[in-house]
Amino acid sequence: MNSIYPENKLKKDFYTRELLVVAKELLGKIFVKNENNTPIAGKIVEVEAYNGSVDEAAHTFNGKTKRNEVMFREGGYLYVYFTYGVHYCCNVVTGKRGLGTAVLIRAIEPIKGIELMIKNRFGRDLVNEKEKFNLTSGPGKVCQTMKIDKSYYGTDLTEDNIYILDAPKVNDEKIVTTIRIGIKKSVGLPWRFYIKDNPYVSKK
DNA sequence: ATCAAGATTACCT
DNA sequence: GGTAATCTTGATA
Repeated sequence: MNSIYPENKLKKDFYTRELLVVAKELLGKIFVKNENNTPIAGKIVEVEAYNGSVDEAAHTFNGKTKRNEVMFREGGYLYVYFTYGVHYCCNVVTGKRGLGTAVLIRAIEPIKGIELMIKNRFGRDLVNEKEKFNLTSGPGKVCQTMKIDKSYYGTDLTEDNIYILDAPKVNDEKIVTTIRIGIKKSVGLPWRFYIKDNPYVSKK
């Protein structure tokens, strides 16, 4: 078997629930990509929620376009976008069809396939211990280490290429809630969630 | 056809 | 703390 622990894969009904419920519950879960028989996996430690019906920062706020089409599907798909001419970022689509809600995966803690992650991101070995925490501490970095680009747009997370494994729910007292990073609209919404004290979180 | 903005990162002072 | 890099998309004409 090429994939790891596929029997624990999250199913459709996990993703089709309400955005903020899914966002918080994604913390602690294991994000997995299988490629060329080499699984890459990391624990999700930081996320942000986006909701096009009330949130001006969401890519779906102004209605459906070719770019955001997958975000309007029902939960359980991967929404990948390209930004600043440089980086890809990936999101987990949530909720019912037509809502335009998704969770941005902002940081993971490497668990499996770490050698390949280092190669994908730096093209060389780590130069020091500190650099390890720069591997996946940001949404662009996550996509670079996992080699996720536009070709994964719309990936069905209930299939075998990219999926998320179940794991124990992170205790509420270990979840920090803040406003989101890097946006200029709807800045006050407290929709960023991360695992307290985890060294892979992008910013305090 | 043109144009401005962007859910970021790395590198500089 | 400031900013360059770099290009796709969506809006406007």
